[in-house]
Amino acid sequence: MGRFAQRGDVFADEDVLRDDYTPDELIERDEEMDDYEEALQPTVNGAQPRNIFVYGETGVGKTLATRMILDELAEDQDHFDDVHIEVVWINCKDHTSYQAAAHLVNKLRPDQKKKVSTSGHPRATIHRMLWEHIDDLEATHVLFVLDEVDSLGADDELLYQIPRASSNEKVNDTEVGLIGISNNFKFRENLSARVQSSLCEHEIHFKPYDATQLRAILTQRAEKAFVDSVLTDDVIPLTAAFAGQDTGSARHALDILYKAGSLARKEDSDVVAEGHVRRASEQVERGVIEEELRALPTQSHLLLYALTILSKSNETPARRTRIYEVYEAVADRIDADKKASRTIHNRLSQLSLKGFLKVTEQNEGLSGGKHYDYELDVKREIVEDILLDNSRLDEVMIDQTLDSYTR
DNA sequence: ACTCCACAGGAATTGAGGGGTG
DNA sequence: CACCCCTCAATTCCTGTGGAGT
Repeated sequence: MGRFAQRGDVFADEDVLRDDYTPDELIERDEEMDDYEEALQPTVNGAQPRNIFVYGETGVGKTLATRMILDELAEDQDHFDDVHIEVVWINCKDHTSYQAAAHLVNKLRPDQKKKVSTSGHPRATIHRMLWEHIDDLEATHVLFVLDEVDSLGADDELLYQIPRASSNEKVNDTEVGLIGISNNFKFRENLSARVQSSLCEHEIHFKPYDATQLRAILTQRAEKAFVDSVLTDDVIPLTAAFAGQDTGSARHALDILYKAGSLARKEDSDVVAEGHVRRASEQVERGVIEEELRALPTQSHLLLYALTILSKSNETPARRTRIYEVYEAVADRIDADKKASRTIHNRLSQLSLKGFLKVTEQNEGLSGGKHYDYELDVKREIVEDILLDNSRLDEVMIDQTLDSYTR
């Protein structure tokens, strides 16, 4: 007998629960779709496109809605007179403003061999290439979709240039529009005033899903994803409730549902039941934390390690100087680079921002001044697990007591 | 009311590392 | 090869801050 065998499965088509699956119909987002339609109307009429800024938390349908509405637009424009709209879509994740521009150029270059490198060229060269390609499209309108624009950070040169391409005579005979999609609606505030006004001509806000909406979404997907009647009645409401309380993200809900299904499959269960959902929800939550922790750079791991040591000897919450002392000792111990205090300070704020550390502001006046107190905000065991299999900190060192690091 | 501790966090700079063109 | 461009962490330097202590 081999390890694998095909057997009865609760899933009919598990891909339907995946993040990149496109359902036939987008539900529970009627309002947003109407907004979208309105925002795109000028383009359809052949006028100058309004720039659109779409924001909302992850997993609330921004990308999907955009894809669907643009697909519809592409289909419908066959019947338009004198309007020819091209859409160029990129995901800005992990790109700088400069790299995003280079990727746009590459999107417009069908020839694989002539792709430009995403580094090395002067910025102006990349932009010039972009304008040339827009001209070559011979479209009346080009819409650039920048998904996850917030990862471009504070450098808004590209966002500044794109809407102005037509007016600055960079491109001829083509109107250029911009659709920015962002998880982070504070992103707008980081932009310079010159960009804010032009990027946000039309804003569309995607609200988190509530439990009722999630239930509808899950029902839609579950119909295709699971074999008929393997889900017990409370599975979908419970999944919706978990995800609704926590994030309001459809992705989150689908993750839980998928996980519940695979737990049931693993156990050779005929049905997916409430218990599977509860365990799935826990695992998903823990999985997210673990993944993020694992992805951190070594220096952050060292820092977390310092925090676990302090935590073990009940010295948390601790202030920055104390954490730095322990960090230095740890770094010495395993012969890692020792970074300056300001750097560690930066890392501390990063870790707090990501929710791994809890920060409390303290002010003890003359006897202590103003400072922050830090402590771990995730289970110590999880942190230790990650540190064990991801760095040079091995079992032995984890068990060291604080004393051996401070002598 | 004023001081002053112990930092927080912004600004500017550097330097190594990715790559380009001619 | 010489010279140039972009990126980003790290570092140095520095100004800002709020309340306990006086």
